[in-house]
Amino acid sequence: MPDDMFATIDTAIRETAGVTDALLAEGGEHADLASTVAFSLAKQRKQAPVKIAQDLVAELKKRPELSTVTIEAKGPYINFIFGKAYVSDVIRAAVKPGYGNLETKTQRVVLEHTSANPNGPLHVGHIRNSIIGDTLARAFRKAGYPLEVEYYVNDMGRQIAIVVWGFNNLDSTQLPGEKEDAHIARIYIAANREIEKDEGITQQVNLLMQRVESGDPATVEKFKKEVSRCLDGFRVTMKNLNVAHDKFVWESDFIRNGSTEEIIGRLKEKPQAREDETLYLDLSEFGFENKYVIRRSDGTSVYAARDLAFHAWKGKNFDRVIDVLGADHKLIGAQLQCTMKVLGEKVPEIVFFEFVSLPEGSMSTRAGKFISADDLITEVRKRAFDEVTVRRPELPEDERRKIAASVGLAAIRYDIVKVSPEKSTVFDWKEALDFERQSGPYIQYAHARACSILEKADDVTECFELETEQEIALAKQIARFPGIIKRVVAELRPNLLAIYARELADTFNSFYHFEQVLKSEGKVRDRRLTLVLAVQNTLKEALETLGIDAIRSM
RNA sequence: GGGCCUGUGGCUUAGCCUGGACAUAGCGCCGGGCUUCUAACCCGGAUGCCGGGGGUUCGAAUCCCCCCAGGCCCGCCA
Repeated sequence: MPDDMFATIDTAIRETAGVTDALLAEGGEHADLASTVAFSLAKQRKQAPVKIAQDLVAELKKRPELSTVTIEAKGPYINFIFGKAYVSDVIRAAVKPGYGNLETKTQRVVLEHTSANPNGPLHVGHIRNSIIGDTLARAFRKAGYPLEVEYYVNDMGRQIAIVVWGFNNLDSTQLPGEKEDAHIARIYIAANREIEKDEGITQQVNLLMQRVESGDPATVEKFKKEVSRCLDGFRVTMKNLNVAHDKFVWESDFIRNGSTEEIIGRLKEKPQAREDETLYLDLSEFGFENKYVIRRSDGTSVYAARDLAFHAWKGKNFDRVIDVLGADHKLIGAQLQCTMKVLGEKVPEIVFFEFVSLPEGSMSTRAGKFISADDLITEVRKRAFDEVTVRRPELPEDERRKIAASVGLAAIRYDIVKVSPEKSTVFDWKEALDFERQSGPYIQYAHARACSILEKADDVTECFELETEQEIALAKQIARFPGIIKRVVAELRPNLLAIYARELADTFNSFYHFEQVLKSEGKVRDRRLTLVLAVQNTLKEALETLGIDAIRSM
């Protein structure tokens, strides 16, 4: 609903009842908005809530600014139902391209997501990060924010050193047709097996890490080569998932440009700094009991130090810094935020998501226990192609493949984004391959159905005067969209959009089965076609914000 | 041992931050609907001590405390 409507009613209640909080909220099935202010006034006025509600309604009805709103007392509740003029305005806005776009902002936002270690392919856990992040990114752009999306490339960690050791010491020939990231995983897994057998290898790995930090050209080159190859693999996977980054930022750059040393220097001056063999921060005054190590005894920096430099850099270039991270990063994320505050730097906001596990236990790249995103994409597309072939046998094969790719993508993205990030999940093939209710394809189908009607209608004479209960219900569902976008970016909860899109599809499907569009005549036909156009446009905008193709036929 | 997250019909899940009108939907189950705009659909039905126990409140799935269960974290890894 438009904010001004909320604000108008909110103010009216506060003035009429003489309260500071109108207790105004969405009225669900009862009303567009409802207030429970009568409850809270009962004690003070020594009157029954029902009586207070009745009295307030009588007063509110006198206000000219509420003349188009139906106001009624239902027991102690005060219900507000918007008039037809409101519904007309909504549809008028919703038929225009870009419906749901909010006003342009000047606040610059940087969003980091995925940032998986380049030691093996993206698996179904990593892409939860990608999909949450990419959906947030799309929502931020829709909400009018200038946005940069970054991938932080961890190119100098122990895992990468292990990969490089493997390429140096093991048979590392790439198999025919083997994707780069899968190749790297194979060598990484094999190298880890060798390390388990021979502890001496760890020394060689440490040596590699020291060399890369000191900038030894040959070692740096080797690290860069394998990391780049892995990222090439990631790019293919992410493209298939409709996930995009504006910039890949390399961790090692923050060593080479001196900013890590600079941050370490500043940290040394802080009262929380402690130096013995290592340099670490004592953050116990903020509730962190463990040491926050910044530099190893051999003089090399740790991930935390480079991460601080990276975030300081982001804070200088952007007004709002957001990271999407797995729940295993909660502690270090909180320590990072705390340290940034100590340094007087901008504190990043962090969206955490809980783990995706397999029925047999948690995933592990090192142990080779994971389902890769590439395998998931292949399977889902195959299943989608079979489905399309059954439903549309008359279409040429390349057409069916195209639809299957879009349907498969929708199934994967929706399946992941619909769940609240704070919920841990167990990967389930049956659910991933389900194209029915509460799925991405279900919403695509509703959109394609609307497109089909519009196609057959030839011309649409716009008419915004809605009448029936089904029409009004659908229009009010459409009206919620801009508010949903606003909430997604304010609360950093992309699943709200997923739920909304499904509810809009539900409402449209009901409308479709109860109200004839093409077969009605005159004004009725005009207004219903206009409504279908509004739904189609809103579904399209919502799907695209979810990173799902709004295909016109399926 | 400590910290964080989660616990809602057989299964999955919304709502929880910002307390309010019969707790949201899907899968599965039972029954109905394709000579009708795309049935990847729609309509109806059964299924809930909202993990357990206390507390705050006129009112608690929602806020507070305790307990139980599961996940994650507590490294000179990232």
